[in-house]
Amino acid sequence: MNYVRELLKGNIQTLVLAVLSDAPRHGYGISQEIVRRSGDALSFGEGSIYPALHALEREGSILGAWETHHAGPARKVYRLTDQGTRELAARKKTWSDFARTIDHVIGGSPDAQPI
Amino acid sequence: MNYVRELLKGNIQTLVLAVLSDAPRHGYGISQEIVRRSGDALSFGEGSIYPALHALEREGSILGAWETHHAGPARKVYRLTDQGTRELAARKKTWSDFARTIDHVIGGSPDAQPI
DNA sequence: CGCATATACCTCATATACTGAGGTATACTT
DNA sequence: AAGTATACCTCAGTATATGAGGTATATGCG
Repeated sequence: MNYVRELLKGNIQTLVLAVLSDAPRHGYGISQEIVRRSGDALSFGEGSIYPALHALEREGSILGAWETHHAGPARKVYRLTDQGTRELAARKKTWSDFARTIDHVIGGSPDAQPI
Repeated sequence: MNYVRELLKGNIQTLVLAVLSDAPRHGYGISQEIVRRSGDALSFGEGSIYPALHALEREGSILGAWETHHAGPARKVYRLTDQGTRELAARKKTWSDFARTIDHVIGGSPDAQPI
């Protein structure tokens, strides 16, 4: 039924890295930016975004810093590390190759030989 | 690390339907055809393909028939039903929309407004 | 002041889908 | 007789996202 949910798997971290490659942002803001950029097509809850950020930070792709000099609750602002920049490039390529492959397979293959 | 594994999630059934839209095939053959069409980029084990076929048959998208008049063990040959044809069209559209959205979000957005 | 709302962080039980290993069986080749 | 290829199946384990729950700060409204 809802396969978009499944299609999304493996993409959250890539989307986060892509958003952070433009400017540092905090978790809540990253989540909103993904919704905005996707024209409301994509969105994940905080139960998805925060664990993803923690994993990316643990891997060294992003670095978080608490920011308290502003109105409202404290924010943890993340920015891409050099390693994160490389990771993003690798993930973009992986996605691109993957998407092209799926397109090719479901697009049909006129030379297909039935068994 | 291996996010292709995760990217693949949600796509197995679509790939199966796409392969069957060209010609009826049995499970083992569908699996091989996906490997062939993808140029070895995609493959899943039998633990993935058979449950997927059972789910598609349960949903009425495909119909299986045992075939015993051939050399080797019995095969269950599946063909697309009319419902399966519609299901495939819907899944192709979902995939296409999804892929375009991901491309857009990770491709960057020059008008992005930092918070 | 009290209350709702928006912001902002976090965790964890649950659902789901794929993996990988195991099992059974037929037919052909060496 | 043994090995290989074919062909089906199931199930425990793994990984990931979901959704609900919790905590807390600041602002706007009556």
